[in-house]
Amino acid sequence: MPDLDTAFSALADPTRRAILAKLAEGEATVMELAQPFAMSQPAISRHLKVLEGAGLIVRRVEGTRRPCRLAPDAIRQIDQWLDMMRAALAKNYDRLDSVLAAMQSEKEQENE
Amino acid sequence: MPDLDTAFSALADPTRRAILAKLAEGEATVMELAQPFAMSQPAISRHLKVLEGAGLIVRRVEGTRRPCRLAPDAIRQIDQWLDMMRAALAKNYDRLDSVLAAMQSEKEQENE
DNA sequence: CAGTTATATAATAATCTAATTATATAACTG
DNA sequence: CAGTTATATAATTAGATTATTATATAACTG
Repeated sequence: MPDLDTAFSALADPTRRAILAKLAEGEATVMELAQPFAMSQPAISRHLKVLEGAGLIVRRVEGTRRPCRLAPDAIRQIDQWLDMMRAALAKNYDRLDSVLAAMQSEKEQENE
Repeated sequence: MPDLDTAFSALADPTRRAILAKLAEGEATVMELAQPFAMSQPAISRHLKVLEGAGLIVRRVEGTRRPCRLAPDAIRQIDQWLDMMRAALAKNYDRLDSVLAAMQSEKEQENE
């Protein structure tokens, strides 16, 4: 799954997650997104390109601005992958539970 | 949130996700995990170290083996972060909905 | 049209990552 | 104990990533 590669590695950067958090409040232009960071505008442009490449944001053209907003695609993909993990964890947890239960009942037999 | 950095970047690698998928079937030793990959054992050891550092797996010592299994911690953290995104997406979706509804009712007024 | 604003791209340097091979360690096995 | 097995660590190298500055582009503004 090459898309998950891109999505997860896009999310691995704190600046990019901060950008997404900002976009969670709604659409924003590149300058608006760049403003809170102690980082050059080209650096932010590059981060946005990465986020766009990962399907995490989309952009429209509005005169000289490129307002960005969140896109649901990549998040959905990640969710699907995590579902698999959650299921596995639940299963393993149940297994652990039954092991513990078995140990407990052995112990109880000892004590009889 | 430095832990999310580590967790997401651990998940950005397809070999590591494959290892996690294997571990979803249950505990496995380093050799068992390395076997399906066309990759040296030290490379796998390093990947496991990354996964452990991210809190995605835990290891026990069993003689000369180090069986690994999934740990729920990092997944939980990622879930929390995604919850925030999901909420924002839902909110933005609602907002879009209401914009569309407004556009629709303007149009209807035109047609009267 | 000249100047400014919003954004993108390119060149470059610094840092990080992931793989390999070689080697170390420590536990099993005969 | 000697040899083997399971795993880890180190040195090295190749490639990717991130930031910077300088510059390009294209749309607004007076």
